[in-house]
Amino acid sequence: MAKRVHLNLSRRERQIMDVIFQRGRATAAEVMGDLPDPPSYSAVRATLRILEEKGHVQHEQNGLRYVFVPTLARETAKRSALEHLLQTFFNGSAEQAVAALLDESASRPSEEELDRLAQLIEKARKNGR
Amino acid sequence: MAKRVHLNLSRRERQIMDVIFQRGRATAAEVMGDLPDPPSYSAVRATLRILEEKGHVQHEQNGLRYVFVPTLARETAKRSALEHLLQTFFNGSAEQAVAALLDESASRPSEEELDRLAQLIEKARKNGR
DNA sequence: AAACATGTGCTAGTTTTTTAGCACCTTTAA
DNA sequence: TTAAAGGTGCTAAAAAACTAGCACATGTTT
Repeated sequence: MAKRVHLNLSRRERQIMDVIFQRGRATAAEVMGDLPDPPSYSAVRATLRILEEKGHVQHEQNGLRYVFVPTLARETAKRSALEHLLQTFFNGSAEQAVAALLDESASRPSEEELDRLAQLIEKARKNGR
Repeated sequence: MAKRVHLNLSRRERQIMDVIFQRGRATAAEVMGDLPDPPSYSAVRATLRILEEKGHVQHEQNGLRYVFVPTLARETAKRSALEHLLQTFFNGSAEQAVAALLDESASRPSEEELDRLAQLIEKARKNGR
């Protein structure tokens, strides 16, 4: 089972990782902008430094500033988070999760999406066989 | 937008809430048993007390012991968590999330599940119209 | 009814997190 | 070439989280 690294993050660290995953890459200022109850710029940078020490992000230099990028592939983090959610709220059942997604008003899929989803299911059926 | 309460929990608090949501209801001992790197029993109880003060759980008395139950309906918490995951990793797209679910080896749906999923999609199609 | 097992309530100490601020560096513009 | 703007590194202090342990209550067993 993949290690659920995100379970070992402090509150701020987790919030910051969420922002970075969401944006894909972010500067300290961007992170700060997306943070709930944002602390000082300085505090954000300090936490980013800690996250880097712990190996959760890396930075690339872009001119003067640092752009932070997750170390763990987005894909891996995604799976890990999804799996955790499944275990926590859906009793491990993908079906229940999909049902909830279809029902989610904020994200209710369009006609076209539904078409594509139906195709995905067909495909899954073939692969599973 | 629903308040993402879980974003404001400390690491342990969040871990504990996960256990409680997963089990539906749990005693301090059960919580402790499911916790990664479990601390002392006393520490678990103290954190539960804090969670209760903050309004995230309630306890019912079962004989001598307390059984802790989430305050927020499981349903609500579920939606909130799902939505957050969607925003963080799937760019808000339910479709992408479903695709990932179908692909998730740990939870890959069975034939029967796929059938039911196809039905769910049909149903969503009708409702959306 | 005494001893024991199993709980909770509380308090105080330690550790970790979170934060702000200052010193310094680099680029840009005057 | 100097000053200003916009970055980073680092440190120390405040706040929050985490923990252990003791006192007390309630059941349970002998």
